[in-house]
Amino acid sequence: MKLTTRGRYAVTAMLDLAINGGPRPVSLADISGRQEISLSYLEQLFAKLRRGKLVTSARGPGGGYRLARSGTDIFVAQIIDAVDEAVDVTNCQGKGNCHHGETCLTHDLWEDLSGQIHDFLSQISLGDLMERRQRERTASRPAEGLLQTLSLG
Amino acid sequence: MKLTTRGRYAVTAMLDLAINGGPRPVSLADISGRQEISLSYLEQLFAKLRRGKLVTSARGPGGGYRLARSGTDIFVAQIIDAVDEAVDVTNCQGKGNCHHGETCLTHDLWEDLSGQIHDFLSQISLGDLMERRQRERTASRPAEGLLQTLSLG
DNA sequence: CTATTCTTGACTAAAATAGTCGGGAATAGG
DNA sequence: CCTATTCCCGACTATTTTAGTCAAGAATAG
Repeated sequence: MKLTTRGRYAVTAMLDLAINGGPRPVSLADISGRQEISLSYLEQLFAKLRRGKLVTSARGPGGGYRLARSGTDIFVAQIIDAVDEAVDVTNCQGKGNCHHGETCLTHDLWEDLSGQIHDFLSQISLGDLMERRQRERTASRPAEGLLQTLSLG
Repeated sequence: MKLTTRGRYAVTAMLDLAINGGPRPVSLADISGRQEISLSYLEQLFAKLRRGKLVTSARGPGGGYRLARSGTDIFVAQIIDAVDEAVDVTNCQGKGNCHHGETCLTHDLWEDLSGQIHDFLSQISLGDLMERRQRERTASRPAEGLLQTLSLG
């Protein structure tokens, strides 16, 4: 598990799709405009998201992308996995040919650690993110918006 | 919060220090040999770890680095923070000058998400990692090592 | 005094990331 | 059929980050 800006882009784009897309597909040009991500870069990301079966596509005018299933059934970890193809964290490829034994152990530990992060992100769905967004929106409506903004950075 | 190989190196090196260092300091040359990380690269990492007050140094023969405090009191998140200086995930720097409002919300969401990962890693100490390592070691001692290896990848 | 070790800064090489470009193929709507 | 829209794909480029190198210097144990 890696955590990079590419993953963030992908999650952002998918969330945009979840929010702005209903039955009708959303074009990448729209997402590009709203989220200020380069169109061509989005194309690359969505090619991977499609291969990962997270979205479906429709060509032609009025076409675009749709979530392949409900947002409550698409998890952050799946999105990141789709665009950030896995790296092998061990440099001995699990062959155990490390020189001193220690090496492999620490690698296992890291693998384990990133596994735990993966599990964690596997529990957060797009639906959860939308819900949270909704909560924050309504909460900040009664003019307490400034405080909210400050506390959120 | 970012999760890169640099952070892994740092955690590995710190764990090596926790395991192999008692009252006497451990030289970077030793860690370099055991963990197969370039010495000069370790120097860069430990400069940051020292600035982050996670290790103390001693020059001269027999010198090296020591944990600044007990391994049970040094957490993975601190190590990663020390070497992977924070990126600003918002591209509007919290000024709220995004074009459509949506943008800032998704950024907040991501910030929140990485905050949760940060919290998670703040709960795992070097002591925990050593303990786990110990468990795995003793468990694999009675010749079941092969199975262990297979299941761990 | 000397070998060891940290300390620092500048530099380089390699890899990953982000973005560009140009040409396609499918298709909705006229 | 024609055309604009949109996905699709591969190659290419630029930028940034990561990893590693090099060289000089300061502290210190013995």
